[in-house]
Amino acid sequence: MRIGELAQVSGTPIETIRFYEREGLLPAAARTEGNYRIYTPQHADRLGFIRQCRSLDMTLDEVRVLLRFKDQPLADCGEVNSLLDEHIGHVAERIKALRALEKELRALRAACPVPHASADCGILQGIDHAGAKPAAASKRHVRGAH
Amino acid sequence: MRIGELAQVSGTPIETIRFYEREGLLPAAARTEGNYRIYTPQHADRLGFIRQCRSLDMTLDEVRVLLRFKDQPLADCGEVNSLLDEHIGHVAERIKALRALEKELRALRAACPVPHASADCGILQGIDHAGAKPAAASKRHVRGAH
DNA sequence: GGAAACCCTGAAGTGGGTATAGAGTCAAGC
DNA sequence: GCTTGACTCTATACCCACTTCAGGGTTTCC
Repeated sequence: MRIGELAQVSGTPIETIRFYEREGLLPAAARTEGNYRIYTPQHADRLGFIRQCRSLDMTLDEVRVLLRFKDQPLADCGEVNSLLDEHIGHVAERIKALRALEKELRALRAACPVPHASADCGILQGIDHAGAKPAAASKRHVRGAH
Repeated sequence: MRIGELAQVSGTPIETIRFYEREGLLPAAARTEGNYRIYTPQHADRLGFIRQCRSLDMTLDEVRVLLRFKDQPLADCGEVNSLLDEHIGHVAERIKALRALEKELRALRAACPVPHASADCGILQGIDHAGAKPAAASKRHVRGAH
């Protein structure tokens, strides 16, 4: 199948498919005489795997690791397990940080129940006088969990 | 004060301060004969406000809006309130999405309690056969909440 | 045979910085 | 006066995972 069809069946933008090829996540497809890429069902499977990983918010580097294990069926999958454990840890951490953030934001919001002149706005004043700087939530992994 | 001192008192990297100036968040500082930036306490206040907003995971565009209100003390702050409400909404949404993700990841992890050969790894198989594509959690605002 | 739909490459842009290279400035010590 | 080192300057490239764009070529349908 050509790239447009693969894009449709996989729900992936065409540019993203080409991007994955450039990044070495998808093997280069064969070409027609007119230089169009031709994909096999194996390509579709692999793309599905990649997209599933991305929907689980893994980085492309993590996906690369998982693909390596899929390509070596005899290797021990212990590293897969620990990769997932770490990933879960990142997500859990991010949830915790965001919950703290939400609490802080709600407290700030409560400082200005009804609109005033900006000069008297409890929110603007609250931001000004919050001396504490826990420094923006640590961003590691999972765009937002990362 | 010079940029190094401002960096220290504000806990902001020097490059970030220059970046904020380029982005128009901080007004350009006066210069010495040797072309060094000289900052006033007003600059420090404004930088503190910006950093506080960033620690609340607001985008620079949101910070720009808030600064505009700080600069117009007579304007009605209703827009500030709704900006914050929206931001809280984004954060809450992202928390929800991450919780669902965590659940999914933990279920996947449970599929491979002890290491096997990759070919039999319940995790790799689980990713393969998960047909559902809810499409990566919607990313809007709050690098991860956004 | 001509228009529309599809496909190609390569480069640049996104956000919010961070990191580098290569140069200039300034105060203190000898 | 001269060197050392700390500080600062500009300009540019890099990070991630794409997305968008410019400027073409190919295929298909009527």
